Formats: sequence, structure tokens, C-alpha cells
Amino acid sequence: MLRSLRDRGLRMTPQRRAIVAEIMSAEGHISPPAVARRVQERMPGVNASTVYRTLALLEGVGLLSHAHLERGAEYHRAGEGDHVHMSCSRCGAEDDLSLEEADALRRLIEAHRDFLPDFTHFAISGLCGDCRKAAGRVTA
Amino acid sequence: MLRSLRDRGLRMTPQRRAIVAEIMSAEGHISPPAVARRVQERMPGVNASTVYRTLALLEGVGLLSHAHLERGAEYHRAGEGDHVHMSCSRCGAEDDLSLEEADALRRLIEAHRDFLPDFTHFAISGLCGDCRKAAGRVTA
DNA sequence: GTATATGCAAAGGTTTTGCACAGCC
DNA sequence: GGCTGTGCAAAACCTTTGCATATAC
Repeated sequence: MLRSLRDRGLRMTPQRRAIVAEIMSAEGHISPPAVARRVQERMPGVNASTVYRTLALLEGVGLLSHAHLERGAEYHRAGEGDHVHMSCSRCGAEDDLSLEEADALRRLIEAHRDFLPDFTHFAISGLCGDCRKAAGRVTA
Repeated sequence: MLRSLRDRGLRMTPQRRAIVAEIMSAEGHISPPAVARRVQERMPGVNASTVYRTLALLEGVGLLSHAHLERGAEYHRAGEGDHVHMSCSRCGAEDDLSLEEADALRRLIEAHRDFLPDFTHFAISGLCGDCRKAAGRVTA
């Protein structure tokens, strides 16, 4: 991944190393402010603007992607680990859908519309099993 | 709808009337700052904080819902008109999916997971037909 | 040595909050 | 008249930007 940067005439600075390390070590997604906080713990003085610029840069190169979850944009390693986020609007529980599973959704939409969906970009909101039962009791 | 408020011991003020009117007249979704701007055109002096408080209130009562689109949260009348937003990540084109169409997606997810998705809450990102062809030419 | 990256500071935008006053019921 | 709602002002966030300095290559 360092190579991706070098090939573009970009530099591998200590700050970038730290930011990359933090995102790679974070399982799943992480928000820019969270990245900033964590990086600053290990490397005080790193500025938030550097974090934002680096995240945008790494996304531009294709190393990272961002997705929109309930709390806002979150970054994650691009590629292999991609998956669809499902979050319960009632209790906040999170679950994932593999790309294989999402593929069935994709085909369904393509059958109706001339549109190629990317379900990894926005989360899918809804009710988890437990909350569904609970809500049913209250509402009905 | 005024009744929904009265029944809760809530008051129908001119500001609320204006805010409700603005959202109901807006086809589709509208962001809080946009609501504020429009309301202030007709009723100068209405404060943004009033708009935010009112939107939250109306959502709590069930009159409004908000959805997350590419540009952030947007409010819309709850109920009937609900639909799924699909937006092209390349050109920004928007298209909708009816709830009937979305129902097929729902069933698919329910078949795999114990999760009841609400596709109206987050948009679905992807490539529209035109951009898909265009992107295909470039990438492939 | 030079172009890139960073820190700093400031600004922009959205959203929230505390408080005193106004106004709906 | 009492309690809710509003305006105002301030603050809390998040994010972006301009510029001088530092530094990777």
C-alpha cells in the first residue's frame, strides 16, 4: 500500500503511517474524528486537518472507502472486506450482509431499473430480530 | 395533523404552521437548513433553532420522517409517499423505487437474516444507466 | 533542492443548548 | 395564568481552507 503512494509521487510520512495503521487495526469502520483521537494518543500534535486530508487522499488512491452510517461518514479499508452495514434503528445493533448476499439484492434492482446499486455506501436501517418482537408487542 | 399535536397537549403556533406547510408543499425531501430558508422568506424572524426543534417534534409525533441522502439528512412527510431513494454516485441523478419494488428486497433480506429492513431511511448509492456505460468505457 | 505535507489558525456550516420573554390554550 | 414555544446568543461539532514552515525524496 505504501507503493500505491510512491507510484503517485506521494510521500510516506510518519503521520500517514500512523493514520493508515490506525485504520487498518480498527476492525470495521471508523469516523474521521475517531481516527484523529486515536492517532493523537500515539502521536501527539497530529492535526485534524492532516487526518481529513489523508483520508481523502487514501480514498482517492483507492485504499479506503467511506460509508454513511447513522452517525455519519465512516472510513474502512477498501476491497476484500467490503460488506453491507445493517443497523437497528431501535437498539443500534449492527449486523453485516456479505457481498454475496447483497448480490441477490443487486440483481433484483437491475431487473427493475437501469441502475447498478452499491449497497456498501449507505447502511441499511431497520429492526433487528429482538426489537422487531419488542416493537410488535408495543405497537400491536 | 394539527390534531396529533393538540392531542399531545402541544400547540399550533404560526411558526409551526409555516414549517409544516413548507414541508408538505415541498415535493419529496428537504433539508433542515432549506426549510429554515424557505420559512424565513415568508415569515422573517423565524429562528433556525425553532425549525430544528419543530422537525424533531413532528418526527417524534410521527408526522415526519428523515432519510439520509448523499448530502445529509432530509425530512419528508411520513407515510404514504414513502419510497426508496437511489442516487448516482457519479452524476448525482436520482431515481426512486416504490415500496412495492422494495418489498422484494425486504423479503430477500428476511430470508437470510432476522432483520426487517427499512430501505426508506438510507438512500441507495450506485451508478445510473448512463454513468454505468460511461464508467465501463473508462475502466474496461 | 524542490515539491509535497504538515501545523496552525481561521472560517464555514450544521445542529444543540440555556435562558428570558412571548404567546397559545 | 400557567406552561409551552420562540428568539437570541453562545457553544459544540465537524470539516475545509490559506498560508508559512518543515520535511521526504
